[in-house]
Amino acid sequence: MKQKDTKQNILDAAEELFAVDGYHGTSLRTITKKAGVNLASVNYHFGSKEELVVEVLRRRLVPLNESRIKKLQKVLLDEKLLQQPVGVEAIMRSFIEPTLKFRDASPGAMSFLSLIGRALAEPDDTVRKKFASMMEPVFHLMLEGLVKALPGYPKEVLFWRLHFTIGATSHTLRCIDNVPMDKEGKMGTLSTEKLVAMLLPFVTAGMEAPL
Amino acid sequence: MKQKDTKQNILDAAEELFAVDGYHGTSLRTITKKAGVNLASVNYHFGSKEELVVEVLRRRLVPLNESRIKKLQKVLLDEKLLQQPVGVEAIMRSFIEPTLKFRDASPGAMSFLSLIGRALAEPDDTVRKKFASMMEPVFHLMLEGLVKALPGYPKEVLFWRLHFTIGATSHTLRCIDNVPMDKEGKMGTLSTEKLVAMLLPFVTAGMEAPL
DNA sequence: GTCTATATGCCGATAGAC
DNA sequence: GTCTATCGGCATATAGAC
Repeated sequence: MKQKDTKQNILDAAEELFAVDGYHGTSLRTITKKAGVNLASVNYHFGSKEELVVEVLRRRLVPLNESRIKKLQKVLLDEKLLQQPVGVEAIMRSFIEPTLKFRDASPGAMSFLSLIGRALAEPDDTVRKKFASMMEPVFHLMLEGLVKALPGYPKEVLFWRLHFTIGATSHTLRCIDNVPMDKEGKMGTLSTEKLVAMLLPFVTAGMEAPL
Repeated sequence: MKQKDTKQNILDAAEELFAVDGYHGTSLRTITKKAGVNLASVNYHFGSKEELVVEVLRRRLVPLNESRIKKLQKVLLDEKLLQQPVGVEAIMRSFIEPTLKFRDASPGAMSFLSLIGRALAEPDDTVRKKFASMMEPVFHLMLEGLVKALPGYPKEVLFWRLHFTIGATSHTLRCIDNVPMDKEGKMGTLSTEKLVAMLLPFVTAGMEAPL
């Protein structure tokens, strides 16, 4: 059972460090030192630094996205059964709320939230594209729902508004424990629940903005 | 006049490379090679890589922010003279529109837009904080205007909504020529003007969302 | 002011003992 | 599976010739 511990320790350490310093800014030496394992073990267990970061992303992102998709499909199904138009807020909630529950569920998730916030901004092509491909099914389903929820809105407009939503969300996750640009009074940290209560009306209203 | 050319060439090359590969992902070797100058000249003219990136940011950000502030002050002044409440859209426009005009004005600005989009997401503390300090006066003035434009809205709410606006904007700038996550059809590049026409209603509606 | 040459150190990755 | 030792390369920064 030593193998599993080693792999797990590496993933945990890498998750935290990538979240803070980014992919390029984190070295395998720092990761293995923090994990208390040997430098060579990363290459043994994962093959390369790149495959490691992909695994760090996948470990939490796949279940999270499954939860998002499940919630979204339920929303879209309810709409069909009740014969009423889909609520935009319900769709946006199905994207944002699982993030909150996900955080409460696992202990190391806080830094992972920063990490997924950072992943989209990562300059490295391979990492960003891998991340994008993991997120693609969620966005596709959301866009589909939004097209139904907002008839008369061109799909291109909804696509860009979804794009803005992703930007607002990922920026928030990235800065979740370090909000910059507060000269007076320091806004400090907000509980994730309150933060969703802030974010949800903003993106919903933005999505429903008149053409 | 050789000095000025060398400095200028370094700044131009660095701007473009930082925009694409980020701060950590760009080496002084790559910069000096692209600029056609000697490796040592960066340290001679700027002192260090860090001071170089700060100068790259400052060169364009200071005039851009002056333009933003000027526009914003005009909006706030008009409101005083005309005795009418400030329009939220006008405030948001004063932030977003100068970016567009700035792009049309200077040739290398396209990559700079990606760069300022990336600067906020940069893991490096020093770079990000320097950038934040350059942006602070703009955000302070915007928040001031928004408090007046939206009486009854708690300042904390407006602060966070401004934060979301920054996220949406910077994410868009970062991806301005490389929009990800488009499975079908490829949304392709949008002209900056059209992009502002998309972004402005979104953030305005988000800012005015009911409590 | 601009160059070459180099100091010094960390990087990711691997070979080979155990 | 895990270790030590090390390879080859590139990083930033500087010293000193011109």
